[in-house]
Amino acid sequence: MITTRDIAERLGVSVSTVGRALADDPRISEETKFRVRQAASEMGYVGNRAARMMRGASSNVVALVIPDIRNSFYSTIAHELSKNMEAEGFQLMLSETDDDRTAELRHLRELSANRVAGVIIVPTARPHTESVRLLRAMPHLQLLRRHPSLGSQWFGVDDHEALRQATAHLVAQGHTRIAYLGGPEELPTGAERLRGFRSALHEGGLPDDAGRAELGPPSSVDHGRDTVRRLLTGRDVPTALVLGSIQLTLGVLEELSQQGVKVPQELSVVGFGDEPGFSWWGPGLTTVGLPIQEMATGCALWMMRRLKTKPSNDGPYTSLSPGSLVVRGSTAPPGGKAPSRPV
Amino acid sequence: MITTRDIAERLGVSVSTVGRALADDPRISEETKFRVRQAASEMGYVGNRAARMMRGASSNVVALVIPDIRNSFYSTIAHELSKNMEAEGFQLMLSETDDDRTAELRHLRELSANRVAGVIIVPTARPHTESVRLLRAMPHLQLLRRHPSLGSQWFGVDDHEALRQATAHLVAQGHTRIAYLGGPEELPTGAERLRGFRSALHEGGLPDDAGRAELGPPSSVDHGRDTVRRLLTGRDVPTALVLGSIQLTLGVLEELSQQGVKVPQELSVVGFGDEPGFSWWGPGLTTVGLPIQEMATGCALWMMRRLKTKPSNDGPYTSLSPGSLVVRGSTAPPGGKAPSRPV
DNA sequence: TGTCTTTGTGCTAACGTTAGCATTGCTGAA
DNA sequence: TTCAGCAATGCTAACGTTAGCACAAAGACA
Repeated sequence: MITTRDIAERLGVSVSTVGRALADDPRISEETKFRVRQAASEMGYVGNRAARMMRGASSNVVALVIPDIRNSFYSTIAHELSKNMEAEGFQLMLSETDDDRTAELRHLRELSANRVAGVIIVPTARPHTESVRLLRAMPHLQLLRRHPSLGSQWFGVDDHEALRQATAHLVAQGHTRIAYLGGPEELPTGAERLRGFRSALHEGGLPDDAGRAELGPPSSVDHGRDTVRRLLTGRDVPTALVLGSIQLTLGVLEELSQQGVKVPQELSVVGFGDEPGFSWWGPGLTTVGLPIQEMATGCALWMMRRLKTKPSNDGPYTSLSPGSLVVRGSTAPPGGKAPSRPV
Repeated sequence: MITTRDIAERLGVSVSTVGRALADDPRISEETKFRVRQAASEMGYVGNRAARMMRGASSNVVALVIPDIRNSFYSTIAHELSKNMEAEGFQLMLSETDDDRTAELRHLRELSANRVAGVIIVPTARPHTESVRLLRAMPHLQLLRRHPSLGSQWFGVDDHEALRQATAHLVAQGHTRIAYLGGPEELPTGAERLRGFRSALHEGGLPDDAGRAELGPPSSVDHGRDTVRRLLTGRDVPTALVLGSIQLTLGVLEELSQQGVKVPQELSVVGFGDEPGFSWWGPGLTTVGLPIQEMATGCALWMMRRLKTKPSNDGPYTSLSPGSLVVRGSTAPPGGKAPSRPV
């Protein structure tokens, strides 16, 4: 690997001169600068950031710690972050936890050892104490989920309101046996969405047993498939179903298609997120659209500002993005007809 | 930030002792090792990889350079790579080029400055000369697309065969006006897929003008949408359509759904890739399934071996994964009835 | 002519870690 | 007693870059 020293020796100048020439130091004559740049280019010199970091410069890498990049929710975020950060000269590091706190810890240790400039994390349900300590030691922000013991900036969607809206839509159509399929309560998002579901039932004046909640791993397509199968074959089959995660929605849609369940005649469905395919599924899926891009851009901007300006964060403590209900054909009054829409 | 020196001072030993204790050097007494580890843990010491790299150690970061992580094709690859590499203690860096060679170059410069251990790249159509030079200077492999001037290891799918199969399926059903919608010929994958399309027509004994190729940006959903709209409203409307990229397929499916085109009665469609949603689209999409996981795992393993063992690569120069046609309901003889399958 | 400033460059130390080569104190053999 | 041999640890240099200070040459001014 070519170093400033190699260039210096070739030109018969000192390493300082080379370094300064490359940094465009005004004290160096234009002629020397030109010769240095020329040589650097010819020799294929590429500065060593590790060495620069040793001199106190900070890394230009920001890490994104998420459960699973295959989830299009997260890949959208990754893309948006990457795009915004590249403009500022930052690179993106990707760490997948698979919702496993030990994997999360392993990654945070690595990121810490690599001295990444910042971390954007979707925390697992209950991070290890060491994870919390590591995070506290670096600029970071939480995405979607918020872990209380990290008192840091948080960007999320209004989960409570999203599920309240989704459920209220079904209640308004007269459903009285509504099932909710979502993530576990130990996840902050899971708890909020469940609360939103319950709120809507309550506001609609429905009895407690009108709603039925099935909680489980939120990022498992298979779990969605299995649960909806169980729901439909068991007793007391609901007339409507609200979903509380994208992956669960994907599983449910697949299973319903496969079983040939008539939607919305036999079952009304409200999905979560708005993925490609949701619009062409059956009669079109009514779903809660999420402002993923806006949220990701917000994150990126906040992090960039945080990393550029030394002083403590002056931004708002949290940033809540609202979801919005996209009404398509998968919801109708219980036992109602299919909507007049070509399939 | 805590350094070995801080620990050394606190324990009244030398930095060497601390360093060796942490590296589990057999020359250090068990008691000292214990005290050092204890102190390190208490003080929250995290080794500085930048410093280690200066001493000749290599980075533990492998970069993935792709057009767009939102393309589920690439997010699957990223996931698979990440999973396989984490087991070996490597981290994944993500660089998106958006198929822009200048962005590609910017990223490669950064990766080079960061001294990443290796690069896995889906090259743009015509990388800059400097990009090629930079890549040559680091362990790397090409994914999907192969740029000739990099004589490096390549992992790809058998694009020619994939499109040959897809098209042959339509030819066998008697179609004689088949359109192909794919990426530009300047992309190696684009050229191969187009060649596969033409091969199938030729083998089927069809005249040259039976096939019609519409080439354009392969990762643009919108382009898929627009082109299919144009195809259907123009004169000489084809009876069958073969797609040559996932994103184009997504666009086409959306447009066909929206326009209410009857598939396969009015138009037979063969997609590319097998995304969630393809199975429940209309009558079920006949498509070319790609062995993404296997390919990604192959990449990861090759790269890991390459990075662990110093000597030159002894693996095969290329690794071709076959696609496989998944036949569902979106294809039928021209003017034929819908298949007997519940929608 | 002597001193002061300016311009351009060199020297050196420092960042945190590691590896080679001392150094110390001890045990056991000659 | 003397010294080899060993265990445990210390000292120092080096990795590539940068910043502070020093320094030489040349022009400016009295």
